[in-house]
Amino acid sequence: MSVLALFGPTASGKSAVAEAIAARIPAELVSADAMQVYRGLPILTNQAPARLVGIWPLDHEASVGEYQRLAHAAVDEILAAGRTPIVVGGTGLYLRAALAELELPPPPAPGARARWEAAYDDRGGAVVHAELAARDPAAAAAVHPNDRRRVVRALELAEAGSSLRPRRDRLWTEDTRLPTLVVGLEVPKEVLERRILARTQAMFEAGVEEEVRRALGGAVSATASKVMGLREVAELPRDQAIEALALRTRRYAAYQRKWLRRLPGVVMVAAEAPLNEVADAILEVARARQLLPGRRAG
RNA sequence: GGCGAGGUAGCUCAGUUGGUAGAGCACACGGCUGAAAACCGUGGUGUCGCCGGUUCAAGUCCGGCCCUCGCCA
Repeated sequence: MSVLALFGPTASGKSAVAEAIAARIPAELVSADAMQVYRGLPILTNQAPARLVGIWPLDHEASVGEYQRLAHAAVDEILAAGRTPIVVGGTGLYLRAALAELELPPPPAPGARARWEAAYDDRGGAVVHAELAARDPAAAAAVHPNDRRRVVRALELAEAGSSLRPRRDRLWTEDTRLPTLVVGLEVPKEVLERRILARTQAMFEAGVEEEVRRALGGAVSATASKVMGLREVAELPRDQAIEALALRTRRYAAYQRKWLRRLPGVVMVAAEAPLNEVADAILEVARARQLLPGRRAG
């Protein structure tokens, strides 16, 4: 009853490694990616088959809370079927939500967000932040007055008798719901940058422009509109769009490396070796930690 | 060759009547708990094309040279 988790930057080869592992043991993949949850942008969001990929239409507002419930359910289902869940991530917050029991506070009460946003804009961030400090000092201390989004969120929660600060902070800890091996995939920066550029060019050959045009023909939620490249592909000439998207993806990869540094207890594996060796190395660590049954002869 | 515009941070550029430089992006580091491919904070990384002149003081004014772009030959 244990879980395998793979985390790495874009183009580090997470999916291929996960699939290689799934070819060796009874396993199923679960995606921990905030954008692959959407249906309608398979090329742009680089989707590969896994649970929780393409589950929401583009007009759906995403949230970690909803994702967390679905992820836990998927993991439990896979375990109940006698297989090993392999959580493959992209997004640090989503990976932690899939693995741990984060105490996520409730969604905003109807109207509360718009009201506090208006208060922030009318009265100014400093004033509204001071009000937060009076209602919820711990939350105020964790949030900068310029961080409109978080000040608003913290006020929504304080008003509802909740708090932005959880009773137990499990976000960047080793705490997990189930025994878990978290593996981080490492690829040299130059290799990653080459792959990102190649991957971006390949997206255009695969028809992202058409995909994006179709997607923007319908309603797109605020969260889905943040998909990297959506705007660039729609608005820029092809060569500029490729350059801009590759740049943003490189920046995102740096951001993902940051998450990797924050994940305690992560086992780093060099992902440049042949796929078979990487998969075997990961399984070996899992067996050594008794997270998987040992190899049986015959 | 002539005329015009320009050469300032990795890139695009700003820089008042002279007071030894600053924005955006990039980059680096950090924060983050129902928006995380989001949001926020901190950091200047520089032979101001080169050489000389004027001046207490030159990115800024003067002279010469080099380079880039455009137009005309």
